[in-house]
This record gives sequence, C-alpha cells and structure tokens, in this order.
Amino acid sequence: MTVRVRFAPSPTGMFHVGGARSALQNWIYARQHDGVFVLRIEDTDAARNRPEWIEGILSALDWIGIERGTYEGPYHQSAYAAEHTAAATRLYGEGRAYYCDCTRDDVVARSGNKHTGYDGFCRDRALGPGEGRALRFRTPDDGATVVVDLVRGEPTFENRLLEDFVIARSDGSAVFLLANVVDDMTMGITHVIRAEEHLPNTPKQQLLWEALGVKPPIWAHVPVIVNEKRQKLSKRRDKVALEAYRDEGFLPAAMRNYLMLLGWAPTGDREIVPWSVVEAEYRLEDVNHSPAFFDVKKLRAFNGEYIRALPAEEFAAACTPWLTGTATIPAPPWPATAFDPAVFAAAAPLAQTRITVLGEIVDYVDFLFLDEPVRDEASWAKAMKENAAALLDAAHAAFAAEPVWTAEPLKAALERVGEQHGLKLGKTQAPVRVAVTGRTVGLPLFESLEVLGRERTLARLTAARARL
RNA sequence: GCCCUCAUCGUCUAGUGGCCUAGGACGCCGCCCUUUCAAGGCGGUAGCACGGGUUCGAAUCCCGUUGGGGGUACCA
Repeated sequence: MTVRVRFAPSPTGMFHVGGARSALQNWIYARQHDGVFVLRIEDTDAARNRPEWIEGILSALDWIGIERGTYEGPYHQSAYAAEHTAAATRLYGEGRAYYCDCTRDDVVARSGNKHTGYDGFCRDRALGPGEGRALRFRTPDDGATVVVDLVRGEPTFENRLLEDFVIARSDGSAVFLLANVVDDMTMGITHVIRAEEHLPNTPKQQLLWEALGVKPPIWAHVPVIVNEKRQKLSKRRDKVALEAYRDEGFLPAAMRNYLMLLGWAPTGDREIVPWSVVEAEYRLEDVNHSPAFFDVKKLRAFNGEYIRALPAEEFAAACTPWLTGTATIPAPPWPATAFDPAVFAAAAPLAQTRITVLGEIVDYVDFLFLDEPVRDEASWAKAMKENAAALLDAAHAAFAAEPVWTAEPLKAALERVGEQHGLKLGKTQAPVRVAVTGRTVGLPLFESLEVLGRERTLARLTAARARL
C-alpha cells in the first residue's frame, strides 16, 4: 500500500509558520516512503475564506520548497460537499446518527451552566430531518478508542466521555470533523500528520472512519509551536506569517532547517544541516513530546549562517528584491535610476558577514546610491568632536593627493593623518566614516571609499566640513 | 469543571539503566583578532521540576505532587 499523506490548510489568513512545519513534515514522510503528498484546501468556511489566501498558501509552500506541480492537488474541499452529505445521510440511514433540535443554550442550561457537553437529549426522540435540526453522531456508550499515533504512542479515550457531536449542520452541510474524514477517505490518505491541537478530535474522527467502514489512518500529532509565554502561536497575537519572514529577508533554506529543529535534532553535534540530511534522518517517532518555543533570535542566527555560506554572486542576487522593491517589499530610499548592479556587486561581499536578514542590506549600501548620505544625528554627534574639522581637512588633502584610489593607499594615507594628530586609526576614521556614509557603523571604510570613488568621497568630506 | 497530553541549561535539543563530574546550538559574559560593526578563534555562565519507590546502579523504569500545553462550537 502506498503511503498517502496530506496537508489540509484552511485559507483563513496569512500562511502560518506552524502550517509550514506541518507541511514539511508531511512532505518528508511522503518522500521517505515513496509516497504521495496531497494538498487539500479546506475552504468550506465561506465567511472566513478569501481567494487571495489560497494563492498565499500556494506561493508560501513554493517558497519553503514544496513546489507547485510536485504534489497532488490542490483539491478544494468545497467541491466535495455532495460526498460529505452523502456520508451524513448514510450514517443517519444506518442509525449511527440522529437529528437533534437542541440549541446551544438548551444544552448549556441542561448541564446546569457547566459546559459538560451534549447530554444525548435527542438520542431516542427519533426526530427526522427538518428546520433547525442538526445531525449528531451516536458515540458508543462503553469501550475505549485507541489512537495509534507515531509521535505519542497510543492515546486512549473512553467512549462514554465522548459526546454525541454534530456532523452536519441544520442546513445539511457537514462540519469539519466529518468533511475532513470523508475527504481523507476519498483521497486514500494513509497517514494523518498534523498539529497536536487536533488530538482531541481524533477519537471522534476515528469513530467516523470505523462507522463508514474504512480502516482508519495512522495518526501523528506533533506538539504545537509556542510563543515566549508558552502559548500556541496565534495569528492575532504573534508574528506567524511566513510571508513576513520572507519579506524581512529570511532564506527559505534557513527557515526550513530551523523549523525542523523544533522538537527534533539530527544525529551528531550539529544543527545546521543540508536539507538532504533532514529528509534522510527525520523521524516522527523521535519528535519531542513537548511544545517548542519559536525563537526568532536563533532563527536569525541560522539565517546569518546561511547567508554567509552563499557564494558571492548568489548573495548579491538574493539581495535584489530589497534593492529594487517588490509588491510586498518596500522600495529602497534611493531613486531606482541611481542603482548600479556593478557597484553593488563590489560592495556586497563586504556586507555579507554583517547582515542577518537580507533586508538589512539596504542600510549598509545606501551611501553608494543616495545623492547625499543619510543624516543620522546620533552618529554625527558621536563622531564630530572638536578635532573633526582638522581631521576632515587633513583627510581631504591626503586623499586628494593619492594617485591610486584603492583601499590600501587610502588606509595608509589616513593612518598618516592619524599619526600627525596622535590618534589611532580607530579614532581617525570615525569622522570620515560619518561624513561619507552618514553612520558610525558600516562596511569597512577604505573599501567603501574605493567603491564610492574619488569624486564623491572628496565632495562628501567637503560637505561635512561645511556643516560643522 | 471535564478530557487528552507534556516535563534535561533562559531557549532549541543530545541522552533510551552504568560511557553523564549531563554533550551541542542560540543567547549572554570575557579574552584574542581588528579601520567602525560584523565575521572568526578561544574561554566562561547555566539544566535533569519536586517527593517517593524499583535496582548493585537512574536524567533514563514505576507511582504521586507540582507546574505547563492542547481541546472542550451547527470554526477549521
């Protein structure tokens, strides 16, 4: 029997990093077993769904490495409504489900305002379908439902504690519990790998599989990802949109690597590993049973490593979206016409060890493309002390007299200026750096001057001198 | 409330009865290197939640306590 797994997101918002992890786990499982990865969009909640979110899911999966055309689907759950209601009807016909006209308030009231669940009030009232009547599944009164779970073992649920849950709304449409099961059945899903939040649904779903006469799948419930307060990552509370990380300049390879390290580790004392190692070694059986904190600091560290590992040309190319702007990435502060790829290519290697996310590239190279450097007042105040005027004048003179405009002689020239003032290079370069780049921190100075060119460097020294 | 579930440095983890005076990574701190800042090198800080068992021996097995997480919709 070939393994068939599925990833079944609902298009109710930006694509979640937790969703990306689930998708990757399913993807890996399919690859390891020569199986099939199925994508199913669960778009049955019309009120909360929006078509652009569907495209968002597809492009996010693409970005993370699950590319369109390499998997089965996407199927759209809404196209299977007939199958869902047929299953509901069948369950009713076989006496496995019954109609109920209790309102939510009725149920709560009968429980004495304790939310203990549905009490089976309509079980034996033999109600037929009708206005305001939902269909409920008749859960067994005794015995237990054992869930076979790759990560958690065999969680066991006592059937008498399972309420008679709704499987079809009063308008006849199936709810998630049923629709999800019916789709998995029709799509031949053999393994359901999903987040732990679904574990309490599982006995109910397994009962549905059995009632419908099909052998249930193997389950795998992976602990959720939590925030610093150890709560499940939430769309409204936490930064969870994969697109947001993409637009900041996280590399997909770093994100994937980091995501899989949540709850798991490859063999040996290493964490940054090629994807092929993850695909070869990842085991759901080895995933930790407790929730993991989504640590952006560590993600950034991973990203920095991945950035530094890039060949220079690839690094420069990867920066392009931030240098030009895109539909979702803001345009840089310089005019588009001022950007020169060759100039950038010369400066890029200097920036490569200095940035952690690609978006940071802009502030490092803006002085090359802006007419005038940015004016960072804090930097100015810090670097432009009493001796600034003398230093700028001397630097200007020394640089102007330099026949060869490359980093080494420029450095030597400024060192001589420093000696005359009894200063180390660290002190001498500060006002020059701020005059030319606008900031106190930046790329190596002399290499920067080399790329900037004689004309512009000297002009900026003069301009800064005039501002003192 | 009820159901399920979990528990190794601040964080992510290695560890599956002796190899553990608990290893790695991120973070943090210090030193080196150094034209700023990074990167890099070296070193340091810090943990088996608690209490009982079982065993010659327990981070590893069992029970309890405490604490955490998830669920509890005619959402998915």
